[in-house]
Amino acid sequence: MTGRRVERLRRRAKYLLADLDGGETWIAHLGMSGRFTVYPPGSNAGAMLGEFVHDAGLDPAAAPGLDRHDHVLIEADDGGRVVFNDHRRFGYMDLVATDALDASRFFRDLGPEPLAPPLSADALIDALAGKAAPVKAALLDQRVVAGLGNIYVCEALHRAGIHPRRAAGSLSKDRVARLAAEIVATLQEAVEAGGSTLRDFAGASGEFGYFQHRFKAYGREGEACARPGCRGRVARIVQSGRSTFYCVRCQR
DNA sequence: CTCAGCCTGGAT
DNA sequence: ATCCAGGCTGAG
Repeated sequence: MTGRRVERLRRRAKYLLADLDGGETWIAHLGMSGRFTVYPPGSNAGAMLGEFVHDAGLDPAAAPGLDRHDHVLIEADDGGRVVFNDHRRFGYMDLVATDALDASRFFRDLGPEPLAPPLSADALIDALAGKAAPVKAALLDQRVVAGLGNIYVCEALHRAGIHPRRAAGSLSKDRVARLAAEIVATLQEAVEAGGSTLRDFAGASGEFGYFQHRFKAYGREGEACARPGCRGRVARIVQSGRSTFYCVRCQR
């Protein structure tokens, strides 16, 4: 990528994209714990990282300003730096011809974006029709809707009053329409709150998200349901190997 | 479709 | 020591 110019930054599903001159796109996925941090030109941290960049023989653990899980450093010609840190190393990157992105293994099978434009009732009805899988598993499937993760699926199902084990194709159109609306509302509110910081999420300037304080179901095992008037409790079950949190009373 | 596995670290 | 974690993929 040396010498290339970033012409545009964008996102598709959970992938971050940087279109470069020369017709290629740098694609990055944060996995579970990946994190980009931007150090503006002249910041001290950036200067220390620069010493490391120019002295590749250093032991990373001994490099000043470098964390042991910093894996990728990008230096811009204005002195700004971007660091990719990922302690679990589930994140990954690739360089793909921009006009081949849609056909790439990353994008090929992705479903519609949930926010741009807002997921419609009809689109979700179509996507879930005939599916025997639990609705929780269906929503985590990126082929159905692109970009939903475990937290936001739990939250959207709670808000829609839908039991996570319900077969996706067995829900009435009205209930799926409600679900589509709650998915959109949940994501919009989460974005507005800067995302959810559980342990290591942070924005590119190091800022935390605050949506975790508004979780109604996720991580609330044993607590009283947050829905006004509901006397149920939040239970935790495992579906597709992942934790699901739901209210045993108001989610049906 | 479900699940183990990919990694490391934090909480219990 | 054991379980858990925001995701994805290949294998069964």
